[in-house]
This record gives sequence, structure tokens and C-alpha cells, in this order.
Amino acid sequence: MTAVNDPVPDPGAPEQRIVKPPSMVDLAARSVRQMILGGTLIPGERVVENRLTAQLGISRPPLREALRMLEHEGLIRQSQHRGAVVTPLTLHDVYEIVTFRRELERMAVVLGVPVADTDRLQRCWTAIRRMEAAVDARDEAELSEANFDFHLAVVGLAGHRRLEASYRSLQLQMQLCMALNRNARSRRKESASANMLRHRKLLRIIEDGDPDAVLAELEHHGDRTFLADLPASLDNGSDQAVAWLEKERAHPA
Amino acid sequence: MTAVNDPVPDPGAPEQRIVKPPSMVDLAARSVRQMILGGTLIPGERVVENRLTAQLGISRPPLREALRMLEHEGLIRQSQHRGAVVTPLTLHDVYEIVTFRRELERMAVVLGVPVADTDRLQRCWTAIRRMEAAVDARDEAELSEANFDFHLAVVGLAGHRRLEASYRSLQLQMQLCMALNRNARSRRKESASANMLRHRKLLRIIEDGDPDAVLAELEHHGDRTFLADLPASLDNGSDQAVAWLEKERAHPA
DNA sequence: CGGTCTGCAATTGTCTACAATAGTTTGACT
DNA sequence: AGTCAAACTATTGTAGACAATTGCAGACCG
Repeated sequence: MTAVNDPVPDPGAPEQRIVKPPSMVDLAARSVRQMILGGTLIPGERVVENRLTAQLGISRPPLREALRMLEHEGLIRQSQHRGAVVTPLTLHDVYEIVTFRRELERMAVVLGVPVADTDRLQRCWTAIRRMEAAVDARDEAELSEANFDFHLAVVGLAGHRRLEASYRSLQLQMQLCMALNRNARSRRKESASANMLRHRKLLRIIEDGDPDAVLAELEHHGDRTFLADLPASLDNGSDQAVAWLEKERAHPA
Repeated sequence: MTAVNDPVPDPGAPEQRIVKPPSMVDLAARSVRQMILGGTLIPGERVVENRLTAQLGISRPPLREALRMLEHEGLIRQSQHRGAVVTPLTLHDVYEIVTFRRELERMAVVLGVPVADTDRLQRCWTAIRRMEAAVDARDEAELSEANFDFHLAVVGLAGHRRLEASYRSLQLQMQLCMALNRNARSRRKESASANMLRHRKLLRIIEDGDPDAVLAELEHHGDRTFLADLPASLDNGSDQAVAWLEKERAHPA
């Protein structure tokens, strides 16, 4: 089903940006990533190599390298002779992800906000247009991906490759979190247009060039709605994390 | 020479913390890492798989996974069918590494400085003791590694695994930078005792529990000496980076 | 003499097969 | 009947071989 070798050239879709055909390990990584983020593989579940090789139609060596990549992205965890499991999220993980992500955004704004290169802004606008098209087309998956790209493009304003890479990793893990409480996703749907407005507003403020204003706007952009209803499935968190969540929720919106 | 399979049990050294014998890929990654950071492989040089497998006495699959890890650590870069090269550092890379590293330290202090867990402080003190022992023994390599552990332990005070992992990666790349201007290393030697004093002082301030004081101390702890004499070999940096370096050097110590 | 094309060598990407380890189940003994 | 141990199964770790792609060298042509 999710076979990598399927020729699917996406005839109607916009031309793939990847000119070079990605290697098997990249394709495998992408496939497994989508399985995890799409909910096919749920956190805590074992990731058996043979099963995946059969499903993807590839051999084990490239798959193993792909898994190694996913491990560094934080989506799975591997241990010696025991195989890999989809990262079982605890409250502490949510704490780490949210705080780290926020901090990286802050840093990106501070470093990049009087935007130096116009191309970087272009990238943001392109992502926004993609999002709008996805909203019009009612394409949930495309919207999610475009939203991902938008945030990445905003962080990319800093012109800081390492920062952007770290942010990408965290964003992926954030999606893993959100894959948990998929049921509570519906309410975000009708606010899609409002969401777009917020994004455009943010970008305009960025263009104005005042870092502090951007930071202030980012406050509202935040993950409050996400933190409001965390799935009950994640129990065991450190007391450090629960204390943080308390404070976070107490903080006025 | 650098063969992985050499049984070298380090008879006199303190017992390895790794109870489980690390897998081949971990050993391979460690070996190649040391080759890179030790100057055996210089930035820009090609990393040929077959050569390394012959030197390390292992097969290619584990080596490939090890290289994949090093790529995520930022020490090498791989491209399709073209193999891997040791990351060729530009001034822009130095800019990214230094700024990112500093920011992560800041975040770690903010999150972790009224230290919650005593064990974390213990870890810092242990690292300090290791450094002192290394200074007494005139063991340069051990000192470097202990110093590495100390910084990592300080960041670890935050109890934030992802933060610590990112910091570790950056610290490695920092070492890669310093491997470039190895000639200018001698002057740091006689200041080793002063260095130790600064470290102890930092740790005492941390124990006091005032984040701002720690941040102030970290300012002096900085990379000014490192930025003072950058090797002339790294030329091509972005104008963004050169502007930053200007400002950085203008800033009073 | 410069540019381009073709063939070769080197290196990487992938696959199949084998060895070793961890977890599990079954059996025997207490 | 309960518990410990040993063998077994499933899964991962590693090795060597094959296929595909790239970059270069030399020759050919303009």
C-alpha cells in the first residue's frame, strides 16, 4: 500500500522540488515518518524491520539507515537488540518539545527579523499561498504540510541552517504529539480562515521589522489551544513537567 | 591502528560507563568522530567508505549507519552517489555554531538554575574533578573530554534531554572548529588552572541559584578567545556572518 | 588548439545470506 | 502447584557480493 516503488508521479500536483530522485533511504524515511505521524504506527508500538521492509518493498540496510534518521529526528527510539519503538510520549516530552520550540522561534525572530534577504520572505509568502489553496481545496493533509512549511520558512528568516534543522525536528515531534489527540482536531477546522488571518498578520508584522512586535504576536500564536486538551494517555511525566504545565495553564492567554 | 576490534580495555582508566558493549555502529561512529576531531580527517576531505572499513576492520553497513549519525551531528555531509566529506567550515558555520550554542546555554540556565535535582549537580562536580585530575596528569586529551562533559553536565541541569542532545551536537562542531587552528592552542595551556577556577566559580554561582548571576558569569566564560584568532582558511562566509563577527569583536570583553 | 563525446574506473546504493542476541515458552524438578 | 532453567523462536546485527551511478580520462571532431 505504502510501497516506495510505486511510480505515482502525482500528475496533477505541482512539480516536485526534488530534481534528483531521492535515494531509497530517503523514501523509506519519508514513508515511515508518514506512517508515524499519520497514526498508522502509534507511540509505544514496536517498529519491526522485517514488517516494514515487506510493506515498503525494500531491503533492510536502507531501512535501517532510515530508522537511524528517524531516531535522530526523535520519532523513534532504538535500543540494542531490542528493536525500535515509536517514541512513547510522556508529559515531560511535551514539556521539552513546547519549551524548546518556543525558544527556537524566539531566537529565529531575534536573529532574523529585520529581514535581510527578500528571498526568505518570498518563501514565507509562497507557503501562505499554498495554505490558502489547501484551505480552498479542503485538503487537510496538504494544509498541514503547508502549515509546516510556513513555520519552517519563518524560522528560516534567520538564515541559520542549524537552527532551522533543529526546529524542523521539533516540529515533527510536535506533530507526533498532535497525532495523539486526533479526535479533538475537528474544532480547529472551522477556525481555518481565522488561522490564515493570524498567519498573514504575523508576516506583515515581520515585514515591518520590529522584533519585539513579532515576539508579542507569537505569544498569541501559541500552543495554548494545544496544551488545553492533552490526551489522558500520557501519564508518567516528571514533576518538573507537571509544575510547568500548571504554570503554563495559569498564565493568562 | 584505529581498529574498532582492538580489545583495549583501558586497564588503568576508570571503568567504562557503558555496561552493554556498544554496537559496532556506535564504535564506528566514535572512531570516525575522533578521526575528524583529532585532525586525521580535515574539513573538506572526502570520507571514503571502503577506506574506513579497511582501517576499522568492520563492514560497510554499520559504517554507513555511523556516517548517517555523524551527518546528523553535523560533522560530515553526504550527497547522492557522491559520498561524504568532512563538513567544510565557513565563517557562516562558525557564526551559526557560536550563536546557537550560546543561546542553548542561556536556555539551559533559565530552565534549570534553581537546580531541582541534586544528582545533576553531582554530575557537574564529578566532571570538574575529572578535569582537575587530567590537569594534574598533563593529559590533554582527557582534559578536553572532561571539559566537554562538564559543559554538557551544566546544560544537563535543565533536565531537558532534547536541549542537551542539541548542545552536544553543537559542542562537537565547536571542537571541529578548534581542530582547525590547532597551532594556536598552546597559549591556553598555561591558563589551565585559571580555567579551572572559572569553572568552579561558575558552579558555585549556579548553586546559589540566581539565574541572572549565572548568565552574567557565562558572558566571561565566552568564546572571545576563540573568536579572536580564527584560522585564515575559512574565507567564504555570508555577509551576515562577517557583520556578526565585526559586532562580536567590537563588543568589550 | 579548444570543445565535446564516449568508455572506463572508482565509489556508492542495494540485496541476500549468515551469525548473534534477547525474549519467551515449555519442561522438569522441588 | 510453583519456580527455575534450558532450549527455541523471533528479531536484530553484520558480512560479503552485485548493480547502478558518477566523475574523469583519453580520443575524436570542429
